[in-house]
Amino acid sequence: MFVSEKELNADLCLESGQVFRFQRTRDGWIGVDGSDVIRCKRVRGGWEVSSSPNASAAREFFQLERSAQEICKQIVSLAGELKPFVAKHRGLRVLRQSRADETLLSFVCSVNNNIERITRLVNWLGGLGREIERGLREFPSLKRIEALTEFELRSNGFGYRGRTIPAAAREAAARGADWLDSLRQLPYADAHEQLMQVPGVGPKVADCVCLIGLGHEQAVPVDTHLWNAATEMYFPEWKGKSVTASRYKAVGDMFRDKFGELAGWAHQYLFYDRVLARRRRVTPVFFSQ
DNA sequence: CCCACACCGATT
DNA sequence: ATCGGTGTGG
Repeated sequence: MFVSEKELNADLCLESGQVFRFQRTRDGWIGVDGSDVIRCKRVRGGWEVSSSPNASAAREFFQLERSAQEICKQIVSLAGELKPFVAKHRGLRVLRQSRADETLLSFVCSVNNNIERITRLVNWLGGLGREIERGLREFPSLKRIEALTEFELRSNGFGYRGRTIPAAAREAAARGADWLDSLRQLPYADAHEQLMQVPGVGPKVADCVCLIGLGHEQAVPVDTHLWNAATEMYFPEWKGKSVTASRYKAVGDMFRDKFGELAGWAHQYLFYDRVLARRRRVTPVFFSQ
């Protein structure tokens, strides 16, 4: 299906640290969600998006039944100060991964880590899954990841996450095959609280899983980028201070009060703007001499 | 409730 | 040397 660039920018969606296993192709992107292969091809004025074998998979993954333009309009009407951020990143959307276990393990990999290395680690885990077609695999089961040894993971560059990854998979699996999926039916706060009981999962990782894996769009993952942005804009008295549990909650609650169900979307534009600003700073080719 | 520190590898 | 979430201990 064709999607206008006003509604979708696949580059932003797939490079913004929401999912880690999509690869660039000559004319776009290819990757897996659940058991479906998703393709995005850049065309005049937008993107040609498709998925197989399930043709509706791409629509669900990118949440294409929702209008990003409408969502942005609502965000700006609730907080005019965000207008420059949504304008700058048109087509950035909150994704919805169908496998919450992939989201969980991906964000356990993300702890104390940068997008490049997270990508490498998550793709290493992905290499253990069933191959759908050449080079494209389902994410492995919790049981498969539970069986990995800390030594094996450490030897493959996971560092101390080599301990938390199998531990998190074991705990999630022990809670029952449909435990993670059942969190979709709970209120956001209850799902968040249960996720926090998994080893290696703190408030930030729990919010990433809520937002991208479970569809709880009140979730606001507060990482250092969002913390810096939010303290500058809304909590100047906390600027330069560290994130404590109560400050973490206060930032999220402020977004939820202001934006309700769109808190997670609002956070995404502010978050990605800081990620970009940082990437630019790290590539000074032009400016050095 | 807040702070300080360890954890590991990437980057400077 | 600094940076980054979680877990632990003061």
